[in-house]
Amino acid sequence: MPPKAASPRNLHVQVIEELGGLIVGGVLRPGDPLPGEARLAEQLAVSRTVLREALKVLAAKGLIETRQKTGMRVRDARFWNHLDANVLAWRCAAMPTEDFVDKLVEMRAIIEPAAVAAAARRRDPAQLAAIGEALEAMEEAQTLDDWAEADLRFHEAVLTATNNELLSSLFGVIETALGTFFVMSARTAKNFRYSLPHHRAVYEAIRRRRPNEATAAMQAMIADSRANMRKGKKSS
Amino acid sequence: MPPKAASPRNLHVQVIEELGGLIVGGVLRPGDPLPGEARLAEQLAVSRTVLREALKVLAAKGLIETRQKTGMRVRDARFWNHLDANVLAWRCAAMPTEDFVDKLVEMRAIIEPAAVAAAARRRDPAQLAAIGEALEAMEEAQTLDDWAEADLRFHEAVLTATNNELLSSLFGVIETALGTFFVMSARTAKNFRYSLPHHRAVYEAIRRRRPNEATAAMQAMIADSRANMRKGKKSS
DNA sequence: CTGAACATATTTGTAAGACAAATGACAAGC
DNA sequence: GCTTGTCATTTGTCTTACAAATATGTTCAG
Repeated sequence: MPPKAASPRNLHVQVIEELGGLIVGGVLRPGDPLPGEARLAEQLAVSRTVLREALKVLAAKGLIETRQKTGMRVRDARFWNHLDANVLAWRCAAMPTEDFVDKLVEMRAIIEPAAVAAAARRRDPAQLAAIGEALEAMEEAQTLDDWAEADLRFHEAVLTATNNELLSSLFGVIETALGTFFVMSARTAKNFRYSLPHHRAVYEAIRRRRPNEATAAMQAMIADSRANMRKGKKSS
Repeated sequence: MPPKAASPRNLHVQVIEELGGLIVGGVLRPGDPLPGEARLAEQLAVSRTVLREALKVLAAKGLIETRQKTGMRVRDARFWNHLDANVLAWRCAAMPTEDFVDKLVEMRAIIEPAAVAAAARRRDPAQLAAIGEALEAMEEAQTLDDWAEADLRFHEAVLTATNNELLSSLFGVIETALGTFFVMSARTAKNFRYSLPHHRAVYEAIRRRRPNEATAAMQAMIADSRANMRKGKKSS
């Protein structure tokens, strides 16, 4: 029987999503021995080749560990690459626990004020202009979608202006993860422009190259955001 | 001809190191088209199977992008997972530029003071004890190796005590990267205990649950470390 | 009965060959 | 010049085959 070949749909990515979700989601617990490659491949209806490509990626993310004869085992959570975008996304998908959101918010509260200070110090004219354009778009936004798009652009422009790709990378990951929780409650949606003054203040501070003022403005914005989140939670 | 099988040495990891190093090191520049899988496999003296396992991992790190017919291309640096431990290590290996070290130091200066504050707030008795033990080992250290080992343990204990795996993960990555630059110049080695008072101050603040004091102590420690680094550089 | 050396079976690591589908490039026709 | 269709190249997938490692069980000596 000649080997049949399936249509190329990047199957290994699907396998990564499937297994990664199960592991980070807690269905497959640390220490659990996974079935052998042969069985697992059959179970997932893919070839061993594809499965192994996925396993290597999961191993690179620190989720699994493999030895000959023993097979694969889920690694302890302290070995996971928690800052990996996928790992974070899987946690967001599976863990709406308040605890995890708190950790994300804590990270944001540490990073963002420092990031705007860095931007205020090192931004160049073009980067400032990009931030300004995003701010204008926010001011003119009528619909919620317009505003969300402009807000995202604002933050992206700011993090680019830090000229520190480590900082902006971290920032982006955290921001993306937090974004998945913005189900945008009806209450928040109603007065979605509440943070506009804060954004303006941040922009002004960056324009005038005042790191301390930028930090203060961002901290105020986070405090407000927290207050709003609390109100939203209480109302739900 | 029956297919021969080579000895299992996790070849794909070597391929990852090889190619990853070339890309992050700048030998293979963004936009460069890589040779096809067949040619590349031959070039590296591995099978296409192994090469593909490596390529999937590199793609997961954002270093390359592959499409049918076009082949693989090195992605622009802004898509890289800069916080990935390997990516960071490759950069450290290839880029002793002052610029990059500055970025790492900036990250550290942002994260560490915040981390010790979190530890002061949330550490439990066992975690405090772990920090204390590491501190004692530092005080009693006679050789440079002993001290380095205890110092590492101290920082690890502190980051564990934050009870925020995102924070500790980031902290660990940055710390590891910076560690590769500690060639430990003769000057630094001579009086390697200079930071002991700062460590003690951090420990005390965490013990007494004083976040602000912990932050201040850590900032002082970083300032001192910076001053020492500058002196070391000037002398070299 | 205990323990150590040995044999065996299972599992991952590697290689190689074949086919499917996508797609850039080129040629033909309008 | 522009569109359309063919073709060749490249990645995606599956299968088979073997090598090496190693957990497990077995056998034999004491």
